[in-house]
Order: sequence, then C-alpha cells, then structure tokens
Amino acid sequence: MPTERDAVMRNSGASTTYDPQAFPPFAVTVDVVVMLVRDEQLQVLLVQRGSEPSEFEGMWALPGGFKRPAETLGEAAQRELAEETGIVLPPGALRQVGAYGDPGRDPRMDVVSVGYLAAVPELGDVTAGTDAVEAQLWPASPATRPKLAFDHGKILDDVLELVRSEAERGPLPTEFLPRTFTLTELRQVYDAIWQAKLDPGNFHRQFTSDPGGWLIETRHLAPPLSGRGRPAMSYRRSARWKTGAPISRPRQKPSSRSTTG
Amino acid sequence: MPTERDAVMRNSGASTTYDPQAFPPFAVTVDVVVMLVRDEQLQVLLVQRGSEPSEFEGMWALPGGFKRPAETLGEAAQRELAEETGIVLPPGALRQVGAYGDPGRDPRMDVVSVGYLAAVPELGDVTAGTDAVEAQLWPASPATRPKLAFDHGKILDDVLELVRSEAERGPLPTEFLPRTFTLTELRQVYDAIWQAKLDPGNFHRQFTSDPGGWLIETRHLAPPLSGRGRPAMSYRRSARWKTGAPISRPRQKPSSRSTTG
DNA sequence: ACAATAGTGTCTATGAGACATTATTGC
DNA sequence: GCAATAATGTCTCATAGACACTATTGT
Repeated sequence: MPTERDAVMRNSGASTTYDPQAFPPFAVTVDVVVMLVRDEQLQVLLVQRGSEPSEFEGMWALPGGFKRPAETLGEAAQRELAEETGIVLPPGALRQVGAYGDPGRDPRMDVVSVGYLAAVPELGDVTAGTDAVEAQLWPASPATRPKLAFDHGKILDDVLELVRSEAERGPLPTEFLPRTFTLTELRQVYDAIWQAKLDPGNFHRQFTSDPGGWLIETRHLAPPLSGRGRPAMSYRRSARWKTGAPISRPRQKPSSRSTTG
Repeated sequence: MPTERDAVMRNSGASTTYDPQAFPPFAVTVDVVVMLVRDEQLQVLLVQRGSEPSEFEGMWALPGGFKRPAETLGEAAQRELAEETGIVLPPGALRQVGAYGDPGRDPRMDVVSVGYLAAVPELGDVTAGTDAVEAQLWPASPATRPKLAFDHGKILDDVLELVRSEAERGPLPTEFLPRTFTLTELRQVYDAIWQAKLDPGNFHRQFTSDPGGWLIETRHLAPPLSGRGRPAMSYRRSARWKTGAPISRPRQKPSSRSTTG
C-alpha cells in the first residue's frame, strides 16, 4: 500500500524529490488466455501483433490491453477480449493467473500485466480487432506453439500448470464443456489436460460414485459423436462441486520411468 | 498488452483524445503477508497505519508500498518489507498471491496491488518503519484478527486459502520451519494450517515412507521441546519435493457432520 | 450379426486412518 | 519405576486401477 515515505521518485529510484502524492506511474494491462480443447489437445487463442513495438512486430501474443481506472481487473479482461477478438464471455468465466511486472518486459513503457484464463467450450466468430492483424487458435504446448511476444510465453506456461493443477482439485475442466455434457466428453477434457488416456469405466464410476456431488444427471440422452454406439447420459456440473475432484493426475505418461531413487 | 487503439483516455473511458503513448496511469504496490505459526495457529505481521488516508487512520494493514520501475514485483515486496518492518527475507521466500485492482480500493489514487506471501519460521527484530506506528503479530483467522485497511482482509483471506491448499500439494509448510526440524514440529505446522490434530504415528510413517522423497534424514537428534521424552530425528526438506504431498487435508473438523447427501 | 460406444462388475494393490505396542529419554 | 515423547506394528476400510463383461445403439 502507498506510504508517503516511498512516494518519491518519478525517475526510477535515484531522485530524491519528495512529493506525498507522487508515485512511479505504471501502465496496468490485462492479458487473456482463451483456452479450449480441440483435436485432443489444449489450444489457445492468439493474436498477431501489428507493427507496434518493433521488437515484436508480427509476432503472436495474447489478446489484452489497458485497464481503466473505473473497472475491475476482471472487467478489463472481459472488455479487452471482446474488443480484440469479438468474444463475449459469460460472467465468472475468467480466473486470475498472476501479475507480471519484470522491468523491461515491454520496451515502450513501465507496465504491469495481470493474466487471466478463460476456459471455453468453443469459439464463436472470431473477428480480429483493429490492431490485431489476425486471431487464431494455436496448440498451447510450448513445443508446438509459436514464440510469443513480451513474456506471454511465461504467462501461458503458468496457465498450463494452473489448468493441470486445478483439474485435480476443482471443476475447472467442466468449463471447457457446454452446460450439459457426457462423461466421455468430460473424460476427453481430462485426457487433453493431462495428456493421458484415462480408463473410461473407472472414470465413469468415479464421477457417478457420489450422486449429486460432482455431477447432476439430466434426464436426457446424448447421441454418440460418431453416430454409432449406445447413447450416453447427459450431465451438468453440480453447484456443490467447489473443491476436490474424484480423480487425480496419473503419475506418469506412457514412458517407462521409475526414477524413485 | 498495450495497443494503440486502447491507449486513449486519461479520464476514465469517456475521453476520445487519441494519443498512442498515453495510458491511464496507475500506482502499483505490493503487499506482503508475513506468516508464521505460533501458539498452534497461523499468525500474520500487521502494521498500524499512520494518519494517511483518513478513512483508515490507525487501522491495521499489511506492510507494503510502491513498486519501482527498475525492480521486479518480488524485489519490490522484499524491499518494502525490509523498509517497513526491518525483516530481511532469504531469496525465494516470497510467493505471489494475486493482483487486486478494484476501483476505489484506495481512496487517494488508482492503484493496483500485488499480494505476496512469506512463510517464515520466526521473526527477528521487528522495527516499525517510519510511517508505521507499530508492527506486531496477529492471529490470521478472520474471527480473531482486527479489521484491516483497504482490501487487505480479502488479500489475507486469499492467502489463508492458498496456504491450506498448497499444504496438500507442495512443501510450503516446511517454509514455516528452520532448515532442520523434527517430524513433530512439521506435524504441528500442518495442524495449525488445517486446524487439525493429525495422528503422530501415521504422520511419521507417511513422511518417511519414501526416503529422500519428501524429507532428508540428518544424522542428528533433536532434544524434545519439553525437556522430557525421547529425542527425535532431525530432517530437512528434500530438493526433490516439488509437487505432491504424502498427506491430505482431513475431511472434516471434530464436529460431527455427514453432509454427503 | 457386428461394430461401436456406454456402463457395470470384479479383483487386486495401495494407502489412509485408528489404535496398540515398543523404544528412548529425564525425573 | 514412571511420565513423556518418538517411532513402529497391526488391522480395517476405502478407493484407484486393470480388465472383463453386459447393455444399447446403428448398419
């Protein structure tokens, strides 16, 4: 919190001009990670930058922009996302990831950015904003995505870890699905998040073991995605599902490692 | 991230003056939650504010202050804590909690604050800073702590949830202890965090079940705290302990509730 | 019938938790 | 010996996981 003793310098640190109302001015921005599951993997919406900071001209980046004084950080994230990509999120769809304020992260100015995550079932029309040359989905994995401008690669890495971790302790994975969904669809979300192939039978039993605890059974059957096969029961997320999950991250991927020395 | 289209208003929103370099200026501050375990409960270091914002005159608050452009958010937190309380933290002792930027959270200016947590074994000399009237420990629980200035109550609530959650998935509890410690001391930390009374025998077995996995056995015995009883083996945290924990939060406290409908 | 998907049953191994028992110290 | 604390042993119950089997659809 501001204290007069520290309210000193307009020019980083060295100045000794004392002014109780002065403080080092920062730009505060929000960056939004819009994530979804497609082709069995997590994908993220990126925008291609215009020519603005020459260091990052034409590079891909997270959509985002300046916070305004009269809005909350979350409201800023929602507004900026809509302005830059045309995507309108339902309230509560955003969760904060963290704040990023390393010196020099933006060569143009002193800026602190707050990252947000929006897990969505799918994207409607994506209309690239005025300054964004283009907006499209990319695989979220560091191995398959382009190099990102600013420190957005770090933000996205943090988001990936957050998603994988949250999947073990909350209903975040259901946010990747529409209001009602089948257990197979939900399992595919977990598979994408953890890059796993969870057992369908065990998965079904785990999520239905506490009726009403994790999921609510709708009385409606959903046809199988491939056209063939038995129709599946449709579920929606339970309001009681705040913390905990009936499932945990598999210990290791299909590579045989026993590094328990 | 800043984009010229959004770099408009100096007066929240309505202005249409276009200036590619302008942005709404914010103060960026850091607030530090210094937490420790004492008297079987989590306690937090608070400072009593001077007369600065009259709304919060004499109230208790988290130590903190302005970020400078040339330092990271974490460095700012470390520096501000030292300036206001005299506490010097080892590197890596701080972890970010979140960013807080609701309009009006500080009546004096537009400010976005980033919260940090430092879990420490104990406090050295606490010397109240120039603007802080006093600095002392308070119980961290909402029921027993004073009402805090600004939105610091919300920040502290978030920290408490973070601590309780992190205890289930990482070595954070060991940060409340010195470099070496006994299993009884570690168990008492978990007890304080979760307000539980974990079984000593089971606790011991869980943390020693994977030798070198969670803890490293030093070859040194520590005398019992009360003077009597068998001396305990001393341990230090394993470098391998990054994620996961051999223990999980007890389902419910000693009140008989079976609300699993 | 057959393929494909949904859902259930069964068995096993692991681990948490309750609780008793042994070990090591000071008085 | 006795009190106090540390550490281990034992038992039970719940559950994750592997995997077989049944159920329901379309072709």
